[in-house]
Amino acid sequence: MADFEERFHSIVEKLKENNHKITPQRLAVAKILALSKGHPSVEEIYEQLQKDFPTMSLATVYRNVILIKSLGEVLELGFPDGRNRYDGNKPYSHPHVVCVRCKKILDWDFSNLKDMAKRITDETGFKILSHRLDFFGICQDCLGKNAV
Amino acid sequence: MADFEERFHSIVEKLKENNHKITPQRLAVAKILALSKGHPSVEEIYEQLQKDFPTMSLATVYRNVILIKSLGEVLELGFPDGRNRYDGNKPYSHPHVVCVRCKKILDWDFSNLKDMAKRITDETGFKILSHRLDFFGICQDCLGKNAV
DNA sequence: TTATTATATGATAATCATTATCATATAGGA
DNA sequence: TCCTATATGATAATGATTATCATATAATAA
Repeated sequence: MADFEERFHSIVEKLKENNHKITPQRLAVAKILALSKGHPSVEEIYEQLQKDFPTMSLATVYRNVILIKSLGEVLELGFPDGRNRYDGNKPYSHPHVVCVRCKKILDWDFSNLKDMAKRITDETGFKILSHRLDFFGICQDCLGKNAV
Repeated sequence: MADFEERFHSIVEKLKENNHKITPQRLAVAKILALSKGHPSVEEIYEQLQKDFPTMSLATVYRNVILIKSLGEVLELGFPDGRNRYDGNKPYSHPHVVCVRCKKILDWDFSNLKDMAKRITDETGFKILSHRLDFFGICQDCLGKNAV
């Protein structure tokens, strides 16, 4: 099973397990989240759905993204300015590299953060649930367009 | 010079260097940011100022926090839900440990992130400007109050 | 297959942090 | 002390997100 199919299947299973109804709109949002490589915002998901679901409400997209997030099947990335971004492809905590100019977000695999979490628990008593590691910078595309 | 005095001095110097007027309100905001250990929100700064500056506008607090941030003298921490939090005591990128229940934020010193930034530049071409590493969990106080 | 009912949707209003506006006040130099 | 650019206070506007509510529909049972 391809990666995105596995993710899609996993999201749908979670929805069923928790007795949420399977609607076309819900499936459509789940599919986009499962496919998401570019870390879309709710607005972007909404726009992508306009073609197939021209009557879908923005509120429905919000509701379903939040629902799927509550099931642990999508990772939410918030920023001080602008919109939240979502990763349904890798719903667990992981590092990112963010272009502050074009808002591109790349995944950046890297481990040994678990060791750090353990150290924190030992030293502060915090029960660590998740983490977030983001590097902010300017991507190669943007550097090319406009010298810094 | 005590740590907070040094920070306060540094902020005021930056303001002067950039030809910003030194007003009592501005100094008061700078002072709170320089002293900040608890990572206050704008609202919290505003409340702290009510005693000494009962007529100060919330907008003035926002304006000055943003101004000081634009001078690189305060670190802004955004979260998907709720308010931005500010660190004027350590205005550079550094890890945090965040309690998702009471919103307490602790600093967590840790280095070797620079090596990681260099690796990212080598492999993706990003020019890294800053980073953010946050661990989210439940603090000891909150764990005590209410078993998890 | 149809009826039933809890839940989902669409449309839109409300919320909340943040930002913009604008008349008035004031810091800092002349 | 005067002058002027900038800062402040009060408040409206914005933009993302959340809540509301009437209507529609998925899922279950008859």
